[in-house]
Amino acid sequence: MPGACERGEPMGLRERKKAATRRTLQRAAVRLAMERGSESVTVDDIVAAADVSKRTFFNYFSSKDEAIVGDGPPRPDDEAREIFVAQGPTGDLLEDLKVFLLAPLAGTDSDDLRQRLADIRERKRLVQQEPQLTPRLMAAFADMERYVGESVAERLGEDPDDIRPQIVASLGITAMRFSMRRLQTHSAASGSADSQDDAAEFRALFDQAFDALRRTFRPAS
Amino acid sequence: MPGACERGEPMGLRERKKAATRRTLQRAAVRLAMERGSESVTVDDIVAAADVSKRTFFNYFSSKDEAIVGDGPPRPDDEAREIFVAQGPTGDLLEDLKVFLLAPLAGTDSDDLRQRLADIRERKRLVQQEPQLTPRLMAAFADMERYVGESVAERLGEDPDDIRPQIVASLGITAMRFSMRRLQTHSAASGSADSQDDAAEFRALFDQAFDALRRTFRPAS
DNA sequence: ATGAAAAAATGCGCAAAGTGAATTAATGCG
DNA sequence: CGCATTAATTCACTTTGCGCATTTTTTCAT
Repeated sequence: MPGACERGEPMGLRERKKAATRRTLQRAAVRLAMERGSESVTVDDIVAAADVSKRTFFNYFSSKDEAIVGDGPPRPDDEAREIFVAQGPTGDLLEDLKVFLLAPLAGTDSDDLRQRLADIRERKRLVQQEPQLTPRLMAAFADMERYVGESVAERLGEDPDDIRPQIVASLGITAMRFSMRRLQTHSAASGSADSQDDAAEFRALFDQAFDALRRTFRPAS
Repeated sequence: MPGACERGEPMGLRERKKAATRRTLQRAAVRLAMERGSESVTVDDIVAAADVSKRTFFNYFSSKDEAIVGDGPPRPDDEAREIFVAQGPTGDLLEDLKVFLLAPLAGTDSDDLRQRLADIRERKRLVQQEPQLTPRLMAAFADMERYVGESVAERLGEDPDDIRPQIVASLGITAMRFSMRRLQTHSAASGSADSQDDAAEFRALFDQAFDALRRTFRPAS
């Protein structure tokens, strides 16, 4: 969502530093929140830990909570959206939706992906530990849901305010949430769990969710 | 969600005043936000308009946004939940879910209902006018979704973390959101629109949403 | 009624959250 | 190198949110 790593560009020093700063802040925020509880962490604490000024913090995040809870799932880029809108790769709505939603995980190189999944894990652990954060997290998905809803509406040639696109989007997001939520739960025991497996596991969970959808749903008439 | 009008009790002076104060604050908040944009409204402005102290404001709302965006949909009470969990009135999942979600609208007398729907309308108009508020609004639904998900899980005898209850809950909430969202859009022109019609209209929208669900879904095997 | 108990509203004050504007430092590029 | 851009910092300031002691209002038992 930031001016992030669009299309595997080399990504100059400048952007790398930016990304680094952002991640440093986010990690400090999450770590401190895990240690003392998010309520008793101040922005000053976070910036002290990350060694930047308070103002810089607010250049990256518009609120303390945003830093702690994260930005929600990454958006599929325009290319993926176009494919999806044009009756996607297969023509089957659910299958194409799955591809669409997974698009952001497809391109990135595995180091980056590794990092991201690890961060997701960490944040989920935190949210589980502090349920008050759940609404914030849900809010982070709101944008995404709207985006998906609009894409579905366009694909189906319906109005975004119609009920069907909203239903479909809601289902896709639910699958995403489900997968992310499950990612955290287990592990921790198996210290050897290679992060490569994380990606595989995420995909597996996502597949499982979509299988359930397919079982529950009647194919669009 | 507040200690509101549980079980059509007479509701003494005390509670009535409390409710009045709350509503006054909320309305002032919404009105001002509509006029100048929510960003440029301060709590001081709100309390000035409502003629209470700032401290009182924070006794009712834990944040400015909470006053502006509202509390989300009202929760079904325990009685409705029990009925639903015990395979609801009809035994059909979707039908019973509909009844469950509409329960809070069933008991209240029409004056109260009238008010509530009017307020919902107003708030939705505001959110539409200021999309940045959407995430906040979604957050308000998060609690409800969890609650519904747990109820569904219990009814189905599954784990709340399983995918199916989450799917069903997500759909119910989507229907609710859809109905609330549509409520605002039209009218405004027909000044004569009796609020009694509002309730009817809301139910109609809700029915429409559930019809769509029924069409899209495969009955639980 | 009436006075004690309970709960709500208020005023004060402070720690923390956020923000605007000017300044300084670090990159990118010719 | 030197110039344009963009990021980071500093500083001063507004707003938020809440703890606490005090006052006002409502309730209720007698």
